[in-house]
This record gives sequence, C-alpha cells and structure tokens, in this order.
Amino acid sequence: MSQQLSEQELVRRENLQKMIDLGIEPYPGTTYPVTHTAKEVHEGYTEGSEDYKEVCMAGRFMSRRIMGKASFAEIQDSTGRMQLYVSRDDITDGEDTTFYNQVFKKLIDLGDFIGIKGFAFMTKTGTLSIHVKELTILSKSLKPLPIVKTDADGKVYDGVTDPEFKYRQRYVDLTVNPEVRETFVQRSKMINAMRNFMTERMYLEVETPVLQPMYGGAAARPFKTHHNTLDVPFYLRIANELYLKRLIVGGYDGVFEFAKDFRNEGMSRFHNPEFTMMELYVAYKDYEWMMDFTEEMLEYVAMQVHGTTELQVGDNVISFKRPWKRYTMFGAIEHFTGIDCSEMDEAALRETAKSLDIHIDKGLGKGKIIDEIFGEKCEHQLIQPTFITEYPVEMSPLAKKHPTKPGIVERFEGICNAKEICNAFSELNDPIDQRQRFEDQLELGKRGDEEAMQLDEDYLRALEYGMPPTAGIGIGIDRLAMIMTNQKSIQDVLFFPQMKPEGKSKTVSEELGEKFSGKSNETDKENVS
RNA sequence: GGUCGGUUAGCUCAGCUGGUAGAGCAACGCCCUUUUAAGGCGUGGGUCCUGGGUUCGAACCCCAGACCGGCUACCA
Repeated sequence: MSQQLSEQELVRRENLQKMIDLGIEPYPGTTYPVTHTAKEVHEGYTEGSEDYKEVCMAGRFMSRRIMGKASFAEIQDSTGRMQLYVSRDDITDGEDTTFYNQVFKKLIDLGDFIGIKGFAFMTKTGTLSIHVKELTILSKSLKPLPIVKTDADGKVYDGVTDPEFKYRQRYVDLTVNPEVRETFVQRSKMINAMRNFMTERMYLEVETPVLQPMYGGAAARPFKTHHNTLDVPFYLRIANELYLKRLIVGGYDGVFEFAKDFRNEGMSRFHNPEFTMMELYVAYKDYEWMMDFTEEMLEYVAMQVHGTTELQVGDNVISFKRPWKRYTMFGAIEHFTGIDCSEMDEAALRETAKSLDIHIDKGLGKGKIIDEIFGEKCEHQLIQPTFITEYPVEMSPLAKKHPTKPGIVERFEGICNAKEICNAFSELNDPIDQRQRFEDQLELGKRGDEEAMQLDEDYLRALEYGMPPTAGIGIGIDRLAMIMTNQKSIQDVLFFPQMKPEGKSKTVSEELGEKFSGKSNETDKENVS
C-alpha cells in the first residue's frame, strides 16, 4: 500500500522526526494528571479569585497566535476550548530557548494533543486564559484538521459541511464541530433517562439474541447469514418482540431491551439498515396503561435532556407536556378529511380513497386502505405528540382484538413531527388466535408479501403455557433522538451511518460475499457451470 | 428504483462564450511581549472524480462510468 502525502503531511512527519531528535517522545504512554476541564474553569473562575492557581488540562491544540516571546493558543477538550498564554521564559530553561522557539512555535501542529499546567487569569481584553508554566506533548497529529472558525457574531467560517466527509470521517466532524459532539451527548442522555425511568419501576433490562433462526415481531425483510458449525441459516433480528414476550411467559413483570435491529430495506433520511429500538413489555397492563406510561416517560426524558418540555424542532415547537392528543384512526381521518369511514365496507373505502386522490393498489384489503388514507391525509399534519389508536386487525398480527369493535385491535402508535415514533399494543396472548393470525400471515407470504411473518412454533408453545395480559411498546430510538436533538436526518443521530463502501473495496467484499452470503449457492453454481 | 443537482488546493468555495488554474483559511519563511474569526509582509501547494470523444486547444461541450446529496418511491 503506497500513500501519497500532501505537502502538509510531509511537514508534519518532519516535525515529528525533529521532536524525536530533540529527545521528545511524541506518543508518551504515561497517565497525564488532568485536574480540570475547559468548562469547569470557564464556569468556576471569577476574576481575582485564588481558585484555579494550579490547573492541569489536556486537549487538542487548535490555534496559535505568536507575538514574539509570548503567544496565545487554544486547546480543546471534550467540554470546549480554553485559551492559553505561553511566555517563552516560563516554559524554557534559562538560556536554552529551543522548547519555545522550536518546539512550541514550529513543531507543535494544530491538532496535536498537548497537556499544560498553569494558573487561570484574565487578559487585558477580558478573556479567561491559562498562564502556562509547563507544556507536554501528548500525541502528534500527522494529518491537517480542517480548521473551523467562528467569529463574535457566531458566523462560522470554513465549516466542514460535506455530508460524505462528516459521516465517513466522523472523528474529524466531532473534533471540529462541537455541536455534533453535543448532539450525541444529548442522545446518550435521552437513552439514560429512559433506562432510569424504567429501572426505577423495577423493570428488568435484558439481552436477547441478535442471531435468530427465524425472524419475527415485525414486518420487514431480514439480513440472512450462515453459521458454519451448525450449518444453518441465521437471520439478524428485525425485532426482539417475540423473545421479550417469552420472558414475560417466564415470569418477569417487566422486561426491556435497547436493541439494534436490522432491516434489509431502503435507506433514507428516516431509515438506516441497522437502527435502535427500545422494546418494553409489562405484565397485567393494557395499551391504555401504556399510553399513560409513554407520555410520562417522554415528558421525563425531555426534562432530563433539555430541562423543559417545549422543544424547538425545525420550524416547530413541540411540547412533550402531558397529556397528548388521542384519536382513533377513524377519528383522525374524520378530523382531517371530514369523512367518517368507520362503517364503510371495502368498496366504499376504495371509493373514498379515490375521491381523496389517493392511489390504492388492487390487492389491498380493508385495513390497508384505511391505513393508506390515514398515511396520506393525517400523518403529516401531526406535529405535536399524538396517539392514534384502534388499528385494523390485518395489520397487527401480534395485537389483541378489541373486546367490542370487530376488525379492530388494541393498538396505538405515537406520532410526532409527522413521523411514527412508537408502536404499542395489548399483546395477543390467546395461543389459538395467535396461531390463526400466523397462518393468515403465511397465506400473505404465499401471495408474494415479502414481509409476511413466519410461523414461530416455539413462540406458540410459550403462549400455550400461558402469558399474562401484557402491554408492549417499541420506541424508535433514532427517530426520537432526531426530535430530541433537532436533527433532520437519521444519519445525524448515528455516529457511523451506513454508507456505500469507500473506494475500490468492492472487489474484496465481493470475494468475501461469495464465501459468506446467503447467495453462495447461486454463485457456486455459476462458478461450476 | 425514478428524477434533479454536485465532485476544482488539507478545508470552504469562485472559475464568464472553450484560450496557460483562483480566493480566504490552513501550511512554509521573515517581523512582532496580551491577541480576539485572521497582527503585518512574503512563498509554496492541483490526477479540476475516472475513462473515452469533439476541437488547433477542454475544469468548461458530448458519451459512458464512479461517488455524494436533495426530492420522490418502497419501508403496516
């Protein structure tokens, strides 16, 4: 592998060598005794105070302004930046000014990690700075960082905006764009808040298989792989629902999992092939209870992340204050179109859709037509968090039927900012009904529905032993994070969103693909013949 | 999958009707003891995404491809 180095990269390698020649270890291995972060000093320091007389900080060297025998510089740690005042005579040893004139002024490059010890003070112009008494090289950087500058008005110069660059080299994006770091801090706070909320209620966080011999719990196309020793196919899970409900059968009152799920489908602003879903199942509860729970949890989450329930998301202010609006699906359609279709048969629904300019495929049944009308006419108008309840049974093979309304199940979705963020129901625990629903799915599969569910005999066996009445919910963590962090694309709330392989690695992956992919049989045949 | 747009220096971007490739920051050199997005003066740095074609001549026009993005479709 040869690599062509740019002029700037060559200069940095020369600087590295010069440091080594001067006896400076560019990659020291010892612990550096950091005592403060930039944020702590900025928040804690008051002019003239005796605090912060001895601070030790570390971070990336981000700017340098040399003024003869004195200089100003900035380092950036995980919390922000701190200005440094570096005077030649403070960091050099008497006559020998090499460390200042050579090392500090020339050999340290922007992006290097350094450590400093010194004291905090206020400059003439009123900028809090650390007067450096000792400076240590902690790690040399060999590639130039794009330097982003922000002026007093907050205007950003030379920001790294190219999405490909940001996603492929997220480490650079995180280094130079502090707001990106903050987005992921907020995502982490959000998940922690949810975990705390559920753990306080004594629900148990569990782990269930990612590799599953059959996939279930959602309607989606899976990724397929192969286990060599057992010589059987495995699927990456599209959901963990059926495993969590087995645990309810086993006697836990509440179980939840933050699960990476995998769906072999299109990619978009709202879809990544792997994504995070939090699923929770609670025994002896129903979907009404789960709505109350969801409202309460997300209000708590908003408070934990932002300290308020009113969030700016795009052009809207979204309120997570309880209670949310609730519509039945028919009620929502009536509210937004003025049409009551709760009593309509399939033909009348088809006619209604046509009158609303909605194209309906011939194969669709009653439930799907209702869902189409809702999707076209209602969903995009639901900005504030809203529950939609009472879904058609055909679309919900794992949900319990409504006790009085035929064709309806006890299910709700939470819609926010015009997108589904959660999906929940009173879980179907009647094993005979469940078997029938699976068989209906198999029928759909035979008719070509690639997303029809498989019949899971072991799950049915578990239900036959008995599952208590249970409420379950799945919350799309990435979509919720988009709302909680005010991001337009799922790629902006995933550190490493899925992308096409870079460069010419295609031939390599194709070779590997022949060995490991589910398509190996076809490929082998081709090779033989 | 459809469609529109993009790809030029380490980064952000200009580049007219086809006529020797540009700026700011970053880098390098010199000057300066408290600067404020970037102090002053100077210097270097390019596979103009790739491959063909048209032309005396292509960053620019044509064809094919790669990659990226917006919208759209699919995704209960």
